[in-house]
Amino acid sequence: MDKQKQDYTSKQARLARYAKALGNPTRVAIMEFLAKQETCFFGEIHEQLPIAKATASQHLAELKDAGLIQGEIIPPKVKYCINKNNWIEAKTLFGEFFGQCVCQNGKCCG
Amino acid sequence: MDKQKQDYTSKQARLARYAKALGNPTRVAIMEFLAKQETCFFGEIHEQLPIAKATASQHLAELKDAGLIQGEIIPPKVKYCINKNNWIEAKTLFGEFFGQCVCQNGKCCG
DNA sequence: AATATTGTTCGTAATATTGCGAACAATATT
DNA sequence: AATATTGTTCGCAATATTACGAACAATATT
Repeated sequence: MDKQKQDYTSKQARLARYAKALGNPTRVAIMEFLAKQETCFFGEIHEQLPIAKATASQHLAELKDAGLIQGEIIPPKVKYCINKNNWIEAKTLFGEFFGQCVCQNGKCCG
Repeated sequence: MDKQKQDYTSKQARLARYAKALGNPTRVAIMEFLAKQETCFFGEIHEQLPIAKATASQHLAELKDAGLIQGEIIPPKVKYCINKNNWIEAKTLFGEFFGQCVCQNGKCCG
């Protein structure tokens, strides 16, 4: 018989995209730092991190690509902040994801 | 051992570890499939996926390494299921993470 | 014993990630 | 104009990820 090989849903793809962006402790630390403030500049973020500024800049670019943050140039500085809409989308996607396990009804395997 | 600078908290490291495991649509699909049932065998999982069985096996190994699932050999099959305790830990970590943004009080940047 | 079934592991290749220092661009200050 | 400040981009290296088919191991069935 033909195997029914499904594609991935849009939600699965978006969840994976956000998860991938959060799949590094430096980026988690950046997100938590940003989440605590209304805004902050690159320099303040870099100060918290044990990595070179080039690397910090790369991580910020990845978070931005994933849509979790946004940056604004305020010469000669760059202000970063959480992307509110996507933060809420990610929160919702992860909430739905973690809400769906039968194991939470005590019906886990075994 | 490769000694990393311990500038990140244990929670950040664990969140990143779980996020990394979920940072791929195939693995998200596997988790959602497993979450819906009490148990299931490798073959049933593989049937849902558009990838070779060797690749599916690798993804399952990664989810197992991350602690999100567990496997049990029931010859000649292998039964996989959600790791309940770690699922709950991950759910809690992501819940705390997404609960901490000031942007949710309308105090977002810009 | 021979064969079929079920998954894992091996070997390999292509691409992505992570990291650094150096060079660079843009603006501000002297 | 020259210099300082702020971050990004470039160039490079090391490692990790993703994928596949083939080979393999373990058990079940003939």
